[in-house]
Amino acid sequence: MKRYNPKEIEPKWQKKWEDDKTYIVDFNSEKPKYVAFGMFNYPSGAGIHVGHVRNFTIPDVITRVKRQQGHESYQPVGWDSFGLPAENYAIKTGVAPQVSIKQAIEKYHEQYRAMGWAMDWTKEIDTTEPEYYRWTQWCFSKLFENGLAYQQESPQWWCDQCKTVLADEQVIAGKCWRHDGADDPMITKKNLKQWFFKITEFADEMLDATDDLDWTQSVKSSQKSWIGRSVGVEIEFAIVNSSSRNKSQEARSYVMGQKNISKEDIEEIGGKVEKVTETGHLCVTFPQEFVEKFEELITSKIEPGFWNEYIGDDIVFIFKSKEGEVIRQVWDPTNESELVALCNNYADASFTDIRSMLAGNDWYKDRIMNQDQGENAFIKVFTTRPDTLFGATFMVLAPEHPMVDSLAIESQKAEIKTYKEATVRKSEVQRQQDADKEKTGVFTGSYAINPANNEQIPIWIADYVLMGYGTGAIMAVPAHDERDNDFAKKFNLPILRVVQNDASDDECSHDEGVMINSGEYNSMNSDQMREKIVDDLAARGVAQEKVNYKMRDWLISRQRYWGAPIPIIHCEKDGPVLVPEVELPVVLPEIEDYRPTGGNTSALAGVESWVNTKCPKCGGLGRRETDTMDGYVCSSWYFLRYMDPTNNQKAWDEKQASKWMPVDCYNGGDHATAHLLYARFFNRFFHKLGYIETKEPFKKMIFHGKIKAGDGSAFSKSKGNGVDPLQIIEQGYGADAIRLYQMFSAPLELDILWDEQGIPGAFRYLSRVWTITQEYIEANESGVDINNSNLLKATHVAIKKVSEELNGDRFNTAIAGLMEFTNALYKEKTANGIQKSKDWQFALECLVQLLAPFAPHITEELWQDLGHTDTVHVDHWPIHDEKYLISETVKIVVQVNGKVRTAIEVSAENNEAQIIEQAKQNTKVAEYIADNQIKKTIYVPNKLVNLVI
RNA sequence: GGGCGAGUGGCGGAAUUGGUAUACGCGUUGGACUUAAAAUCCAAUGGUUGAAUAAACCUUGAGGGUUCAAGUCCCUCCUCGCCCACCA
Repeated sequence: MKRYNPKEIEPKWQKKWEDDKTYIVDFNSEKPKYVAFGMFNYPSGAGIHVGHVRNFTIPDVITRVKRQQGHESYQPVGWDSFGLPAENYAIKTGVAPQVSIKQAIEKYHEQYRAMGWAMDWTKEIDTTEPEYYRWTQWCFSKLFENGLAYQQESPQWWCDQCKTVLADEQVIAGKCWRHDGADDPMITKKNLKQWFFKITEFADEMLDATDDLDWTQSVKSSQKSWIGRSVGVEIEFAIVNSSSRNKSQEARSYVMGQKNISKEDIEEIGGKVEKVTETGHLCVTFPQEFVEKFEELITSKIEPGFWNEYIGDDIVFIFKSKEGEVIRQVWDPTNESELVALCNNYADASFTDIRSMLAGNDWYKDRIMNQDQGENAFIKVFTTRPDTLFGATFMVLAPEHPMVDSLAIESQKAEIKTYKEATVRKSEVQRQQDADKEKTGVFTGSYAINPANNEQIPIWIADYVLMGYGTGAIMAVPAHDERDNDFAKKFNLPILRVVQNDASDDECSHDEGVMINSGEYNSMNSDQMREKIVDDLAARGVAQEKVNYKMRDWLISRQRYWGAPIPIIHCEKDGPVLVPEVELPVVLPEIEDYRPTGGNTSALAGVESWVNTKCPKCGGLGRRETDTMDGYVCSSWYFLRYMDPTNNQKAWDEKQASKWMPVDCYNGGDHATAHLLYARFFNRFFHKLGYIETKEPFKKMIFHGKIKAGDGSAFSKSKGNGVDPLQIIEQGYGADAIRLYQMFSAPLELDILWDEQGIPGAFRYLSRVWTITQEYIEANESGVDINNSNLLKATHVAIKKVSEELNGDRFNTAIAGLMEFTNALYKEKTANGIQKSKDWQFALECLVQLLAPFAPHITEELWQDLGHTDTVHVDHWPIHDEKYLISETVKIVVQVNGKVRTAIEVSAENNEAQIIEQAKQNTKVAEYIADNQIKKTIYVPNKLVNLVI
């Protein structure tokens, strides 16, 4: 008999499939499409270990089932190959990442093929190929053109080991995502000008859409908590006793963004130049009556550029388009995107440049930014609990809050200054880790008025209030918020209870209840009051509903060489200018020394010949942006490229991609927040622009558990404890056994602890399938071909069971069903022997077809042995027939008083009364009933009878 | 601290959503085959009492409840995992 030898048959079939193009997808196929794949890999020098195998076997099984069921199944493959390991390797050895990555990919090719994964290798992509990152740069351009890519100087997370900044999503418990071990240091903050993508623009719609996704629940809740929406109110608290400043309502103040208006021009029409800034901009005031003249002057002299002017509470920017149209735009600090887009199109500097220039201008700050310091000065707070407003007995501002200095009265100034400095020195991470420590803070000396009861309440500063969330100021309700409670106790501030509930009087409780100490609102329920008081405050103009998000914009610039260059040229005159699409890609220059330049820039900054170029707008001197893009940018759209991977005219064709999107099933075991949020953001952005029909990229998402070493520790490249699948194949167990073991040992979402016995166990099962099939092939003709009802029933039960379990992605129970089926075949063999017959042939063919997605090689061999010349992997899936599942008898469990006493075999034709009668007649049951009266009888059809005595 | 999820044999894990708890596999034990071993095949395998393939009782983290009937539903508590975390 032919022996089962995976070492022989696996390479044979891999070659055959490749020659026959079995898994090559026809994008124009008439068949229904099905796309599934696991998150693509970073190709490191170490290759994959068994932990990675699960990630690609899952979609392999899913696409194989669909292919067998008549779909055009597509399992694409690619490489996420930008990133630090290749660059660090280059720094160490001098080998260019362009070269080392290609070498690493070679090894991966060998491993992937050996696993029998049905990937379409003709559509392979690599994010570091200029033909790929050309389109990554195009994505950047689209975001930039739409005001969703912008530069801003602000304190950013900085990893000293990576020598680059990090996005919020890449910070894990205060450490870098690549360096989060116990020995690794905490990351710090550096003040840098960086590129951001405005992902917050999509926060709301992504959050709303999350619930409807067919994704692993834990990932959905991670996404939701990361976006972190809280719906609340902004309330204004008036400041008492603040020195009122001279804010001339009659005059207007301007900062001139344009330099072609002279001092004389201004004075001629009655204005006064108050100051010339360091950057050469004029600061001007005008009496109200000359404003019209001034506007005329602006309109006549304006070139593409900008002004800003101050009128009442608004700051208005004025632009002129190339066509000569004058555009006025009021600055709304909560929605800057329109202004950003206008700046990008018309202004001689980006919006962030303008903002930072203005922020550094004392005259402007005094006139405009501190406008709130007048008689009507107020502090805005954000709260989700306006119902507790009467209990707000003090206010707390973040130490960085812009109003702190002006609120500090003379006697408190020194202490405030010391505290502010101490806060700055502490990184935000430290501040968060101090959470359980004692609260600290300083009184400003000023008071605000609680708009609910007109009480004067003290204004403090404390580092437990964060400038980055809400308004950077809170109303403190010590009776109902634990943090405020701690603070009040520490500094002896009053605690006023306003919600009565089960909590005791000195307890801090945030539960709902009945209002007390709340004036006209007393005896209302807190949730009722919440709505009422917001309406009342809004009517007085001191409150407005507001939604806040924890998620911040995505910081994408990296000070490293090995990434996609940001397609921007900085020009002194035109500011940051996009590299025109026809000039993409901006190719990474080949260099000798990969070390970051030591400042806050990448090695690219040292390549003068590359950096110095022409400004695409004015033709003058320009310098290329030397930051590269976060690797996550490349992976935010690769699924779209998969749908049209060889297009050299576009990133993807809208029609073709829309036909193949969304990804029917995506899976991975990592990146539950960052990558998936970014990918959703990109997809939604391109949907909005009309480049893709679907809003969401991934219809279904399976977040599978990890495969860990037997002691529960993680397999890792650095520890070198991961087993190379090639090694197991070399031992003779074969890829099929590895695949089967991993799919069988636990449900997909659960972690698997690597069990040495698992592979031999799976191999044993495959051998059983092999053996019984070979025995059948060598069996004698029976001569008679009568129906074997045992075989037929077992076969149809198996088809039904395995199909159902696969449909629900319950691979472990699907395989259990296959094993039961196989055991039934052995039982039949032991009982009646094995002969050539159509029922045996059918049973074995079904077994092979149902097992094929898990073990593609052995099944292909057996399929051939059973007499077929085509492949089992395309269009071969059995369908069960209910008529074979019907039994003549039914097993009924008989309970007495709810306890199982026996089971009886009854005819399926019997009705309820007959079955109950048979149950009572049963000798064993009769013994239990004895002389007792039966009080109640429960009958569950086809299942059980329960006699209650 | 908050949110979500989970606790079932020696182990990984099943259980049609309230109806025979422990499917399937690993491990272990016995038998067949073999000079012997491996491999393979057959069988047994939750616990306690018991000579027993008799019988009974107990058993799904702990305790209580609903129900004819609870691993499954409700309440209280314990433990573990993941995510978020001074986010107002």
